[in-house]
Amino acid sequence: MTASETLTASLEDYMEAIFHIIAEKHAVKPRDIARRLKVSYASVTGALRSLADKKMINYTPYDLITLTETGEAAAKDVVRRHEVLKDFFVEVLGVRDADADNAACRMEHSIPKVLVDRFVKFVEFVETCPRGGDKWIKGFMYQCDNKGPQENCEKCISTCLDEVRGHMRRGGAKTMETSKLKDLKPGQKCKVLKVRGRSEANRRVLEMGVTPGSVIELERVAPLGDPIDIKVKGYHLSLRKDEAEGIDVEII
Amino acid sequence: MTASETLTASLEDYMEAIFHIIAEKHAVKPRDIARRLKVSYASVTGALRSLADKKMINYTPYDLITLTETGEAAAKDVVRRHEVLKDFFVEVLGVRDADADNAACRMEHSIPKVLVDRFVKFVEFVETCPRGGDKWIKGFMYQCDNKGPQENCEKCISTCLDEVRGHMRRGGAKTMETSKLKDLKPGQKCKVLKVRGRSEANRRVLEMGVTPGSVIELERVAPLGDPIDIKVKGYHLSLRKDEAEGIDVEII
DNA sequence: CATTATAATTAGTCTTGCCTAAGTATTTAC
DNA sequence: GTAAATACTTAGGCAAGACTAATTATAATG
Ligand SMILES: [Mn+2]
Ligand SMILES: [Mn+2]
Ligand SMILES: [Mn+2]
Ligand SMILES: [Mn+2]
Repeated sequence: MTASETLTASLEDYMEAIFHIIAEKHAVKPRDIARRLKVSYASVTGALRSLADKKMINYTPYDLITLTETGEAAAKDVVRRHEVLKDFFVEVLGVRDADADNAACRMEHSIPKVLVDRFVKFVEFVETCPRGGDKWIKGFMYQCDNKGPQENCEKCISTCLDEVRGHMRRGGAKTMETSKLKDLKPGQKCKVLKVRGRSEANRRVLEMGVTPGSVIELERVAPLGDPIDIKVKGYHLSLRKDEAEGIDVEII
Repeated sequence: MTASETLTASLEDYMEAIFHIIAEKHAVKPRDIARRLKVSYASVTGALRSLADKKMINYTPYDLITLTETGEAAAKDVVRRHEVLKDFFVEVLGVRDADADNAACRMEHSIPKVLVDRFVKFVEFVETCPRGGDKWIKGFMYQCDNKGPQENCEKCISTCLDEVRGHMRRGGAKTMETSKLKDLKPGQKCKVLKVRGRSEANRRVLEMGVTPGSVIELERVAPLGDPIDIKVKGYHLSLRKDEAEGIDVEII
């Protein structure tokens, strides 16, 4: 029982780095990790040994590095915390991408689970609530740039009035134009309306958090439309064509 | 030049503890710090030496501990980061007080200045913007409790309509009932409308961040109405009666 | 294939920050 | 005013996590 089951902030960063390198290069060597984290080779070797002790990676000297089952889960969890924080900083607080990324990677290690979930829900809420949304965040940005209470408050409110009226005329949040997930372009966001079918594929999709009401963002589509990379509740997810087929969405 | 000018997370926590103990007991002894941070006496002694090296505290063995000029500034800065984060977690995300406090005290050490400022502005925005505010946050809480998109969306929107109409009828954000700061009850929040006069006292107040548009919360009033403790932009501030006199506010 | 260049590991050092145990100072109690 | 209790410091140890320097393994090159 020499190994503890929780990772330190430093080791989490190593896991994160390994995860990302695997995602883009398939093979991981100490060199890549050292470059990415800006530490010496010696430090990497030390960290790798420590991670191997904790059963997070498969590591024998001079060999390729892979993640274990538990290691992959741990890495994904760190990445998620990073993404969730960054998302909030960029989408809601309007912080510059690089700053957000930096801050997220430092704060990701100390944020508890309850808060991660709240952040996810909050971003989702801001993006879907007819009282919040795009215009509302713009109002906040305006206030940030001009320090002091916003001058365009009236304009903002009348816009809100129009939008809210339109929303109610359409019958609340119930009726809206539905699209297929595959019709989205990379970068676009949508709200899930329905996940049709009850196949094994659909079950997996639902388990992953693609449930009615959740907001997902299309990250990229492979040349032939398969697979489709999306982000949902801070998780990256790769869907096969048939899995994406049965998902009805509303483009935001 | 044996001492560095930046504090580690651990030392920041010691500074925070010292600051709070001073605020409530006037004198600081290692015992108090050890109890508060749940560390051994030996650890406290070590930290105190380190902080003295860095010119943050005045410390000689067996003597009372006080903050230096720079130490007080550093301590206030940590406390502010803590408060700002906690405020957001409680007021906007609706996290339980103890959880929020815990998370804040772990994350406070890694949040950069730009983000702290953004958090302050965002909470202020949510609390003052007629499109945001109380009802809007309640909508979020509802969504949190019931996981899934909110059912009371229509009700929320019609409330919004009413509020926004009322707001416009009153002539936008311009005209509203003004009160004096001293009329507030502890716990109440208000938005600063005007800081009258240009005396030395007023200058100090403005410098501290009590500027038109900012949101302040009354923490407590001493028996004779002097001094008045308030919280503004994450800072705690103690105002004398004459300083509070010239501040016009709108109760939120 | 031998040589050189690069990558990786090992060995050893340093700092931070915690601990326990032991010794010293101060306070409290009688 | 001495004895006992409590508070505080010192000494020494340990783990994490970085580093440099030296050594060894692998890859590249002619
Ligand atoms: Mn990260
Ligand atoms: Mn990180
Ligand atoms: Mn704190
Ligand atoms: Mn802290």
